[in-house]
Order: sequence, then structure tokens, then C-alpha cells
Amino acid sequence: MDVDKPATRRRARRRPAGPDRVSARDVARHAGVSVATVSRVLNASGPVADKVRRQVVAAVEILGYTPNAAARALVRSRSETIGAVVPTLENASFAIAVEALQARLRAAGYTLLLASSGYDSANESTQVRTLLTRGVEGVVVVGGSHHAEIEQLCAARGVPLVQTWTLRPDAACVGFDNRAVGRQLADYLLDLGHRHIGVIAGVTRGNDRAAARVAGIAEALAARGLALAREHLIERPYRIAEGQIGLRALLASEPRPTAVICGNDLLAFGALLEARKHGIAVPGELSIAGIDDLEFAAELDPPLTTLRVPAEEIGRRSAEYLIDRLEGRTVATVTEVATSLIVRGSTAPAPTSTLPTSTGPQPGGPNQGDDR
Amino acid sequence: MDVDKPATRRRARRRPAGPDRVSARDVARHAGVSVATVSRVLNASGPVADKVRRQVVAAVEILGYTPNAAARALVRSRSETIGAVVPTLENASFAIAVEALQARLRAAGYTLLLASSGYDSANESTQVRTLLTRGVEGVVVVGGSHHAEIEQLCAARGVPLVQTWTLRPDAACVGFDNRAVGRQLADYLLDLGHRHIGVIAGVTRGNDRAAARVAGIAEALAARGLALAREHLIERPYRIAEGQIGLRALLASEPRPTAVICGNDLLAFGALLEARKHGIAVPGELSIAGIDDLEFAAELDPPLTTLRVPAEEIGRRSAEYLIDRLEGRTVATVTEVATSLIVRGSTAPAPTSTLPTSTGPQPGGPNQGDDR
DNA sequence: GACACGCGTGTAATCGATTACACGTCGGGC
DNA sequence: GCCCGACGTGTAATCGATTACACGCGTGTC
Repeated sequence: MDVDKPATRRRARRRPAGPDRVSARDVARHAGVSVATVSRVLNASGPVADKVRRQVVAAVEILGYTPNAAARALVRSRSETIGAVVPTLENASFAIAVEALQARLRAAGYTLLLASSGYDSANESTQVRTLLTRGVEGVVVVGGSHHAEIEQLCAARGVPLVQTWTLRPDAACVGFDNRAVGRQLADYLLDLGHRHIGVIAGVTRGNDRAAARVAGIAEALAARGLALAREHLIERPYRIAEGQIGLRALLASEPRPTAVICGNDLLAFGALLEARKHGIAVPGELSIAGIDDLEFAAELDPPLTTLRVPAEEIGRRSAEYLIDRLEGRTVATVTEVATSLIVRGSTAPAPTSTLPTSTGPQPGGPNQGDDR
Repeated sequence: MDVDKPATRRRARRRPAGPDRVSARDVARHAGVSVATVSRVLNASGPVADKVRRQVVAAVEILGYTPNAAARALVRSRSETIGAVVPTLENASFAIAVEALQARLRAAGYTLLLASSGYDSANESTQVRTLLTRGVEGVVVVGGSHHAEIEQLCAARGVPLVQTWTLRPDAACVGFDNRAVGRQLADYLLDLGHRHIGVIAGVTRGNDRAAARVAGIAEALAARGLALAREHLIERPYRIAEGQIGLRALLASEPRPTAVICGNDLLAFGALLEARKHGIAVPGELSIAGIDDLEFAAELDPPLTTLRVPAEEIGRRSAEYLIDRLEGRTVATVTEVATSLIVRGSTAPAPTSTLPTSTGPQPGGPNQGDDR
């Protein structure tokens, strides 16, 4: 047997398929300068004679050199990388937010490391841990309640953490008040004369946004001396089919609700379908409202009254917050984004309402024109 | 003025907010061993006495040590990172695929770097370049035609590249034959007696999938001596509202199509809405078909006939391909995933069809039961 | 004509991990 | 009782970039 060639062999084991990468050293040699000069040219970090600069640039071109991010990250203690953990990308809101987040980060030279937790808080914790190990300089998570670990880990490393889809006075966040949103929807329906309001919420376990929305609804009811009956509160995963199941349950409850608030538009879509299947007129007999204002909401039959959440803005602003922080600017830690009630055709005054209905119980309310 | 304390000062500039990170050296010191031993404990890369191991583990715990991924990546030439570039996450199919991709990668210890190109091929190229600079060990892109650069860059570094949503015999890919898909839909409608078929395609510029689907449709038509009229081919971005615009254009064309194939379900949704707005019976007067089988497709009125694309599977298999490659296993480079025509209520025999329609032109075909 | 200054460049330390190699120690086989 | 090997551990080289510092050289000032 031949004697091993240790160096070659070690190389081979590390990058099985590839030729040796070209390094700054190679470029330097090729251009007849030192690595320091190469670095200065590439980072504009020092004065370089024009002629030399051209030589270096040429060498880079010829050799197809790209700097090794790991080496740079190591020496500069900066990865130029941001991590995000969302519950799932299957929810269009999060997908849109991630899209905007990535676009904005990219424009500032950062790359996005993405993970999803599947609405599992232990999993979320693991994912954040992984991201931190990867050296992310900032972290974005959804929601405001997590394993305590998460905030600790980030704080210990001085890594800014921004919590989205929520508002917390004591932490960096970009979002809105979910409780207020629940209250607003409930108040709107109460104002329409509804007294029996059903709720098809998202699964609240490990989802503080969903829980807060429910709390807000209960609060609005309480303010008028009403209670959210146990059998009027259904929790279902965010899917169309689950909305159908949810409405079926509500229809069986006593007294039957005249209005239903759904945790998001998917559930509302399902509820709408189920109502139609049962021959229940929407909004004549039953009002249905959602949250998110997804693309399809305006196109349902009837068009869905919903509470618009600016997902793109949440993603973009989260990116901006982190960028500002990392570049040493001082910024507001709490960013509230505007939600708005979009009244469309799926809600109307309660059937037995005694409210003044001068023009009759037509679908929609005063700001129906909010529709897009 | 005081004399600068250079070391401290340098540190401070690098990590403005954080205390110095704890390194393997600190752990070693704390446990009374060498860094080599710490590494051996953490990576199970060599024999370590039980007692020593416990000391190290304890030190890690107490100090809250996490290894520096950059340093590890540097010395091992492995980042344990995979990059993906999708056109947009706003398309649910891609979001679902990315979700599955990430989940599968994570299970194998890889982290996902995500970028989106906005259907722009120059942008895509830039993004891939960035990812490679970041040291990704594998790259996932959507589609089979890109700047030549992309394949070259990956090949030059020995980084496996997998192209998705497409089939190419000469490259690693996970997908299906878009042309065949177009053909299948067209054949299905032709078999129903339709002779005037309109197409609302996605924007084909920089989107080879969209283009291939159109080509397949044209091919099927040609096989029966028909041509895809210029005015029967509309290209629109993938959005509901664009589907409406598209159908409006088709309705104005001469002869008016009796069936419309849409580039995806969003366009089909829009087409459906527009047809209803014009009082056109679907499928009685007009058949409409989509592609993707998104969650809402089955719930439209009428339920949408569509061609199901297994997005989750594409994401998962892409991950598996890369993992296998990176772990040195030999794997099939071409992975075809199964699509299937889901016949629902939005398609029916052509109005003037002379086909035997024993039970009348009821919505749906033989495999209507495929509905979920 | 000497000197100071600044521009352009190279040398070498450094980041934090992995790992080849060397070295001691202990036990068992002969 | 000696030697060999397995086991456990430490030392130091290494990955590829950034950058502090030193230095040579040319120019302008007094």
C-alpha cells in the first residue's frame, strides 16, 4: 500500500466533491500583493493605489474568488445574519411577513435564517437556541409569551430580540393589541344588536395571540353585562375545514349565536361554508367575522367582514428595528401597527334587533366602502 | 484624556452591547482540562474519562457555553447550512414547500438560509451568490432555467444544487413535468368536447414552469389539429384579482372560450368570480380549471377542478436529496413527484358538445370522488 | 537641505473551534 | 517482571479572513 498523503487526504475528507476553494491568499499571490491589500480592496477599508486595486479586482474575477463568510464572521464577531422563528409558513400572514422581513434585511446586507416551530413553544425554544449558536445577530419571534429561556439566551448574548404580532410595554415588539382586536370585533357586533356571540378561536394553548383575542371578546361582552358562554367558545386549528367543524358545534349550542367571531379568516371561511350548507343566511340569520384580511376574504360570498392585520408591515418593521439596533441607532422598542375593521357583507344587525334600522338590515355597515 | 485600553476598546466596538462571549477556552479552564477535551466531550469525537466528562458538562452548563458556529465552520469547512431561493412566499405552494424543507433539514441538523427572488432571475442569481458566500452546503431553487451563472457557481464549489417544480434529465431536480401537466388539463377539457380553450397563464417571462404549462396546452391542442389562438392566451401575475382581469379579456375574445385553464388556483378563483359577476354559469356555460389544489380550491362554488401539486413533498424530498448527497450516499438525481387531476364541479362537457352525455352534463367527471 | 507627514503596503496577531500527533499511565499477556 | 497496546489527555497547527502596527518612500515646508 502507498503511503498516505496526509494533507491531501484530510482535504478530501472535508470537501468530498469540490476542488480546493480559492482564498484571499490565492488572490494576493495572483495579484502580486499581500492579503491585507486584498482585504482593503474588497472592503474599501484602507487606501490602495489605483493600479494595485485593478490588479486585485482582476485576480478576483479570474479566480472566481468569494470571501469565506465563516472566517470573516469569526474575526469580526459579526455574522450579518438574522434568525426568525414563525409558528408555520402555511399561514399566509406569516409567509407574507417573512417575505417582507427577508426583503428588507437583504437590502441592508443581512441574510435570513428561518425556522418554524409548529406552534410548539418547546420547539420554538430549541430553534432559537440553534439560531443563536449559528451566530445570528438578531432574532424575530411571533408572539409575546415564550419559554423564559428565549429572552434570557438572547439577553445573555446581547442579541436583540423582537416579538411580533403582539404588544408588550417591557420588550421590543412590532405588532398590535390582540385583546383590543377581540374587543373591537365584539363591540362592533354588539353595536349591531347581537347578544349571543359565538367564537371559533384558534388553539390558544401556546398561542398567546389567540388567547388574547378571546380575552378581548369576553371583556367586551362583560362590559355590557354579558358572558361568553362556555359552549360558545370553540378552539380549532387554523384551517378552513376546522372552521366548518367549529360552526357545526356552535349551531348545536343553546342559545344559538346570531354572530360568530373567528380567530382568523380561514376559520371564518369554513364557518361561512358550513352556514351555507345548513341553509343559514349570512348575514341575515348569522353574522360571521374573521381576522387577517387575507387575499380571498373580499372575494367570498358574502364578502367577509374582517379585521385587517398588516402582515407585510410587521415583517418590514421588524427588520428595520433590528437593522437600526445593530447599526447603533436608538429606536423605539415598541412599534404598534395599525389594524382596521373592514366591514363587508358577512355581518349585519342581529335578526331580532330592535335597533333603528332605517334602511333595513342590509349587509355591511357605514364604512362598507373600506372594501378593496 | 486617559490612555486607551486597546483590547477592551476593540472588543467594545465589535459587540457593542454584549459581554464577552464564553469560549471553549473558558470552559476548559473552569473544568480544569484542555480545549481539546472540551471539544471531545461536546462532539463525542474521542475517548474521555467519565469523571472528566461530567466536569466539562457541568462547566458548560454553568457558564452557558454555546460553541461558535463560525469557528467550527471555518476549521471543518462545513456550515451545516442549506440555502433556498423561492420566487415568493406569498404563493402558498412555495410557503408549504419551504416549511417542509426546513423541517426535514432541521431534523438532519441543517439550518435553512432563505431568500426570495420575486420572480426575477437576475435577483435570483444574486441571492444564490450571497448564499454561497455564506457557505451553504446545498442550494434549492425553483424552476429549471436560471442565469447560467447559478449552476456554474455551485458546480465550481462542489455545492449540490437542486431545482424544484421542474424535471430535467441533466440536473438534480425534484418536481414534475409542467408541460405534461398543461397537456393533461387540455386533454381533459378536449375530451369533454371543448374546442375553444382559453388560458390565463402566469407571467411566463422568467418563469419556465408557467411557460411549459402553456406549451403543454398548445401541444395538446395541436395534437387535435387545434391552435391556441393568440387572443386566448392571457398572462397575469398569480393573484385572484388578476384572474378576474384575465377572464374579462377572454370573454371579450372571439370566439369566446367554453373552457379556461388557469396557471394556478388563485387565477382560477378570480376567473370563477368574474364569471359569476357576468352571470355566466360554471360549469354549464364555462368550464374553469386551476393548478395547485390549494386549501380553498375544494371549497369554492363550484368546487374547483384543479391539478394537484404536492408542494410539501417537493420541499421534503429536496431536503432529503441534499442530505443524502452531503452524507455521501448516492441518490437518484431526478425525483418525479406525482401530480393528479382532481375533477370537481367547475368543469363539465362543452355546452354545444355532441358527446354522448347519458346522464346529462352534470358537474364533475368520473373521478369526482377524488375530492377531499 | 533637513525634517515631518501621510500615503500605500506588508507582516503578523487574532478570532474560536477541531484534530493530528505526542505523551504518559495502566493493565494484561508471555 | 517486562513489554506492548489501549486509553486518556494536552500541545499546537490549522481554517481564512480582518486589522493593528511598522515601515518605506515621496512631497512639501521652513
